[in-house]
Amino acid sequence: MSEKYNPKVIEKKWQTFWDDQKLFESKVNKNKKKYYILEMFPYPSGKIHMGHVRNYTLGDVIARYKRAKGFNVMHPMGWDAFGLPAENAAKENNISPKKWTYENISTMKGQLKKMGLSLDWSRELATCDETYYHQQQRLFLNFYRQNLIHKKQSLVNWDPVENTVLANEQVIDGKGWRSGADVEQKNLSQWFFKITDYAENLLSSLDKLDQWPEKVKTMQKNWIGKSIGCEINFEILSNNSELKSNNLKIFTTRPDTIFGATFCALSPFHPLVDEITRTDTQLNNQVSKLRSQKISEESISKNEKIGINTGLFIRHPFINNKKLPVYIANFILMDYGSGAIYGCPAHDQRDLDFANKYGIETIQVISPNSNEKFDKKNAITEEGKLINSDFINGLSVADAKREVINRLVQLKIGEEKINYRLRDWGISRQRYWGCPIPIIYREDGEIIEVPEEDLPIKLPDDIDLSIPGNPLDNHPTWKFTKCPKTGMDAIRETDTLDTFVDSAWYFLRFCSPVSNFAYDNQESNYWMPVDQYVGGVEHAILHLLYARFFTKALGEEYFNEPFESLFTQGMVCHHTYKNESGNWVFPDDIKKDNNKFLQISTGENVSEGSIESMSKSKKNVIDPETIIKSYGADAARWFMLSDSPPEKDINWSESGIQGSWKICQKIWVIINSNKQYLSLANYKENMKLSDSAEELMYLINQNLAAITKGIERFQMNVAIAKIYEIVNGLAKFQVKERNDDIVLCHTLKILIRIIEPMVPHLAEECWALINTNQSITFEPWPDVNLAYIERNDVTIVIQINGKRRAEINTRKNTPEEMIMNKIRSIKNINDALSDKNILKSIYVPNKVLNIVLKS
RNA sequence: GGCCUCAUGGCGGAAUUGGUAGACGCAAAGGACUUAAAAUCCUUUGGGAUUUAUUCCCGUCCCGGUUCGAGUCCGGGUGAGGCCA
Repeated sequence: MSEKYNPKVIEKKWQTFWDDQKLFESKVNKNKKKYYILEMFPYPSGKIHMGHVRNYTLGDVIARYKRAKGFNVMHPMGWDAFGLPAENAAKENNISPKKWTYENISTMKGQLKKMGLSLDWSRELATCDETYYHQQQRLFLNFYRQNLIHKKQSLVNWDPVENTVLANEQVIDGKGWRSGADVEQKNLSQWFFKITDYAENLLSSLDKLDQWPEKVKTMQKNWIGKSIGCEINFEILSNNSELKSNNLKIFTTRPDTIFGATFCALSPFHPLVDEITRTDTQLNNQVSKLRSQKISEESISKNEKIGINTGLFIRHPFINNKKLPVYIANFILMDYGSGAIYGCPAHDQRDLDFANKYGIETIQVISPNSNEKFDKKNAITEEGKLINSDFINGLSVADAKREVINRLVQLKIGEEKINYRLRDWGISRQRYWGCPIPIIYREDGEIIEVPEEDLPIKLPDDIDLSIPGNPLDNHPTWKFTKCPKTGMDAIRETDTLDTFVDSAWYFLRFCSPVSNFAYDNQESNYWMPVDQYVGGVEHAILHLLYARFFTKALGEEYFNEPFESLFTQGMVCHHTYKNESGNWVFPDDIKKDNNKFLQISTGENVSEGSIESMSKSKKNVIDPETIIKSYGADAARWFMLSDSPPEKDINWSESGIQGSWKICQKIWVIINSNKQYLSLANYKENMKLSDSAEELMYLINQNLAAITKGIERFQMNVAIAKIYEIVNGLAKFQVKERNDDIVLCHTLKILIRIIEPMVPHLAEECWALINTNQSITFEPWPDVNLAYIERNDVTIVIQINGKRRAEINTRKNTPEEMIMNKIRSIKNINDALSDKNILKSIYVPNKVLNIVLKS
């Protein structure tokens, strides 16, 4: 009947056509509404994986849909190209990181092109391009001059596998986010972005991001961790002559519990501890032990709580002659608050455990609303009224907080204080393959900016990766230079920037990728902010927080948030398989034999494991290139969009991709076998239609509305389901009566138009059957013809006592009384109504009639 | 431990935001075409009962509530996941 659709040939044809026509290149056009759609750019690891396919397909659907809706769409792509894997690959394969990276970029670019993504490649950038990191160095100096960057000695997270420092955000469960190695503490001099200067701004403007997932906003909120409390200055009681301090500052978020305070605890790293232990060797030894323990927040909560009694006391500010013992405790963090707390055991479980362990008294100061009794084993943490608390007795917790702070201020021994959990962003990395920091250290100790005209500081190509440590530091000549002002000897900063700096502004660079400035306001004021950003939820804190910080720090008038709307897609998952030897097995290497799995390469039995997100280490991966080769890009794209909602994880299945292939074929057959109708005259209002044509008009308009809404709301799976309904309806439709052919033509054209965002090659090929020489890309999205959705006949459900008992077809807007009369003729309704009193009836026009009977 | 999400057939998931629960797809079974297979097409498919009907009962994790009406709202519980610990 008609030839098969051959994606291999046809997809290549249209990809070449799009490239030749430069169809997706975008330019500022102030007469058109802009739409900036961006997906998180990939790390050029070698090959694209299914996660990329899903991410970029989702973005591409939006890009293509918005073009059809008349927007001036920018849809760029680039490469997050600096990073450690390039150095590792370089060591293993004896290839330069630069060469390795650019070769990967070239491969992956080819793969992305095969997916048929409507990307503007004229804006392509890689963060390892000299032109890119040149501008990044200028931004660095710009921030440096604004006092947004400083260098400080600090305890840092050291990843012993990557031999580099990690930011707090890059430590997951006490392990390096990439290497998975246990992170150690090291004291190093490091560069920091003062992201904490923007803590309040980053927090409060989250409220304005109403098109961000709540989940991501909550995560950022928690990460920033604002707590409102107060700082109290306690007097230290001691006759130790070594002690120079006579005050101890304590931060608390619970000033209301001050009358329940029975002890005080210091971080082992608190400066006061140094003073106390100076002459006390025994104490000093104990403290050293505590200091050697891991001090991440996580380990602190898991470790046994240990305290050392210092013998010191502090004076209670409100109770005469009351003294609180001072402990050194391993669960107090030095860099949170003031590194010292007071404990109120009755109302904090950790304090209570500590007090019970060391025989410290407990005083209940809050009487809980539930009247629960305090049993000295479980702390009472719920809301209630203050008791045993002098001037705040009877107050609520919130009122008591306020009252205590007032009193502290009056006495000049305390003040309200806001604390953030967010720490400054450490950006120094002891690595080669990153952006060099444009700073030099003069022999007299001065720190000097590299002058504008000497930028960029380029990475040397001749490095020796066989020596352990930082190749820039080991390079024979690179780091030696002269001070540009004085001519004095100087050495360069050999640390490079965290790669999260690269991705903190790339979306801005896309607006003007060849500008001699980081970005050109003429362009960025038009394109920014990004209207829709699509990426993995794993970047909810790191990348998204940094990008927001950068955007705010740049202080632009037209945009102070980078991403207007954010969508986080789910992962692509697959079964895992293990053979008898206990090794992971690739799904490609398995054949199914009578419900048993066999490994093809070894013949071993294979057992099927749980479904997990695709990862190289577990080998549960499907190579997108193989899929595209055998089924085509359109089928792969269709699979990514169908079935599961985009925000949820999707399970890869062979039958799923086969189903996608089938529907592509089916659509082609339907359109191609009806091609003689495609060039008919346009459908006109008020044409007389047959019943089946009327039905088809209803189907297409009803589903067009649903598809449009589905795409707008990112419910691609629903949009796909509605396309199936159209296709199923069309497959049954036959041209018999007058105007049937015109309605068929009309419907087919709409179908071609609305599948284009999902399966663009197929859509182009179908569109070409209409004898146009135009790409379908800029064909406008069809409008819904409401006349065909609002039908004259409606189905009304008849309920009795809320249970569905029957349904009737009737004219639209039939009055309730007429429906009541009608349903008397329905046997089971009439039976149900006979000899019963109708209490009342509820009529939802054109939908439901519910009759309530007296029971 | 805290905060936040979620829970619907054999499976992935729909449900106009309080109005016909199970759209659409997958899987399965039966049938048509075929020498046969593949492909394609048609039919059935939440559970149960019977008088097989415009039939009845049960059914969206469990218990309770609000409502004429609850998958949807409220309270409590169980379970799973995420983030922070």
